[in-house]
Amino acid sequence: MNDAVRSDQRGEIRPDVPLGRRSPHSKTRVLVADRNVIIRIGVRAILERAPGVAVVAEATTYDAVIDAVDEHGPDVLVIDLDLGDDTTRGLQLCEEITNRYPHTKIMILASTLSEFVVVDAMRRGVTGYLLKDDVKADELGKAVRTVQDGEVVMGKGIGNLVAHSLGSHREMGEHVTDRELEVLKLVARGLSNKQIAADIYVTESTVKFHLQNLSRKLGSHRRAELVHKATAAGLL
Amino acid sequence: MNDAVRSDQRGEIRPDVPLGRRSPHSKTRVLVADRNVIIRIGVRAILERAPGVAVVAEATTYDAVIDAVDEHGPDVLVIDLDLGDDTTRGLQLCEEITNRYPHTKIMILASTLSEFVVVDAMRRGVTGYLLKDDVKADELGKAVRTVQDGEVVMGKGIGNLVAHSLGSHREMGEHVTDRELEVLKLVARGLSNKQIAADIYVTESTVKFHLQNLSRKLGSHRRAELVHKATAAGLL
DNA sequence: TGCCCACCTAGCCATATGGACAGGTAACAG
DNA sequence: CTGTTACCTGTCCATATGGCTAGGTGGGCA
Repeated sequence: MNDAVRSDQRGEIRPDVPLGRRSPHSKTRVLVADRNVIIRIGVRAILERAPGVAVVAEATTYDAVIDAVDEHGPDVLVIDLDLGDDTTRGLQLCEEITNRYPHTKIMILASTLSEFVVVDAMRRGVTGYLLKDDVKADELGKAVRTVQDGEVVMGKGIGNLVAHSLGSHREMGEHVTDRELEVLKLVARGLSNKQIAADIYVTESTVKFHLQNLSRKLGSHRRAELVHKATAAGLL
Repeated sequence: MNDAVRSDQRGEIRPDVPLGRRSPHSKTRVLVADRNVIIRIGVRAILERAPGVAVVAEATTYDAVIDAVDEHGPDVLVIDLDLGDDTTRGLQLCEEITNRYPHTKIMILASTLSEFVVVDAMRRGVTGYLLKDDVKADELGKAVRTVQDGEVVMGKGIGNLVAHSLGSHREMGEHVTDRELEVLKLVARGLSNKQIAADIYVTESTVKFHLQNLSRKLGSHRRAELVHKATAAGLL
């Protein structure tokens, strides 16, 4: 599927590329998106030290990312999925960008590791996934050039995680729905099923139904653990 | 790697300067401690841009911080409390440093905000507390010089939090004990009271007792919320 | 010595929760 | 039209949980 396009881009350079605007000798143009200044400056400093890479813009919100991609048409987008209070939004953003700008490769630079999010991201066209806490300084530049070449980059442990996820029991399609997430957030705030029911205008039965589904999807059977896993997964 | 060495050479090293002492015109010597490279490089880049500030060393573990303070005797330590898997350890470190090196001011650069941790840190001699996600680039340099002058620096919202904590119902001494933390972690893993009891060799009654105390101390009454708050407080 | 504190235990009771059953609806895609 | 998906509802039952009162222990400290 996409692989054709990717190797295509690397293989022969097309001088007439409409949005590409990059010659064989120009640098990899990077857009850095993170809500945290320190991270932005850090990533910028690291990448500017790497050969063949140039940071062309920064963004701090989902909308700003779209605008910046529109304006700069970067080769690689280095982004933290969590740019607002909603990781799901970040996933949607990735999908939108891979659809509208197939040339722009996306590399996630995440704070937390979650099987759930990683697999979802991959399905939406993300080609790199690194953990802020794990990356070494020199890895980052290399990783950016690698994803630009259309190859997939995974931080240590992440690859195994995905493989495990794909090959294991849950056939991985277990998407947490909006409603379930809504319930989950209320659970984390300590509301009882009855209170949650009143809060979202459904019966207690329905709340329990959603919780059962969440239990299955997140592999838990206790709401305390549910909150813990969901937090680790960046859902809360 | 090379980065540290290089800027050590570039930043003026003066072995002749006695620990913690400095002439009126020399720069504020800073030690940056964070497990994350990106953060370290980012903070370094920001601080080196600020006038009158020089980063003299970096550290990534609790032990390395001690060593680096021993060796460099920095004026200010910019540190994330969470350098291992245990925030408590970071708090102890702060106390140790304020005792052994009273000249060295400590500024926390935290990932998460927790009334609990902030107040504890203050009691252990920390004079600054900023949130990574909140700081603006220019604030950081200013903050470092401010704490060096012995003034207290609090990120927006943190000051209010402390004031609220001190002036409110709980007369602030509500320390979470080791045993309680132990129980809390098991709760987060989804164990029932009975299982926890078996796990730590006490009766179910005792587990419930600890949970009641946790409920009071963290201001919660549902274990799901307990896990949520504890996570936000960096206890898990 | 007496006090405080972390820790441990017991019993009681109302309510919450988890798990299983067995359904119904609307929206949407092939 | 048919299948799928998210969503919703109900009933039943065993067990877990939260909240309370009322104790006992050992160690550290004034």
